[in-house]
Amino acid sequence: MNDPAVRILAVVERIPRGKVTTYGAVAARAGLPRRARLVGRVLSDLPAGSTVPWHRVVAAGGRIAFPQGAMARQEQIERLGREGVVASTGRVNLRLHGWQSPPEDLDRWLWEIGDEN
DNA sequence: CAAATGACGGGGT
DNA sequence: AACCCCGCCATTT
Repeated sequence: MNDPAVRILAVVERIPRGKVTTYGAVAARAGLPRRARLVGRVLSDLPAGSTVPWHRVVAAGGRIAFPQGAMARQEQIERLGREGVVASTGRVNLRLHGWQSPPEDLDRWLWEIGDEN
């Protein structure tokens, strides 16, 4: 599907439990560089019962995007804590939980590496 | 059409 | 850490 929203959600759904990534990274991974804000907008439109792991997406540097006092902020911190990701300080350690998305096409990836050697 | 508004990003103070 | 500013982009005023 060429729909940007669909591609964005496809990326978010692949973030494994206990891992997190940033809005900008999701956008880039979805083939939409410089569209971090679009990622936020798409996630904000998720229906109530959605199973999409939106809580695994944080702002640059591991910051929780929601402001102090926002219900969603506590919700996100709670969900992350439930999967072993400490976010109680309003920020997660990307060095520990940052998700390194694997190349979508492993064969082509291997080819490119081989091309450099 | 100009200005304001965001689940953003990066830099500077 | 807490702000402020500006760049960026899609939507809404």
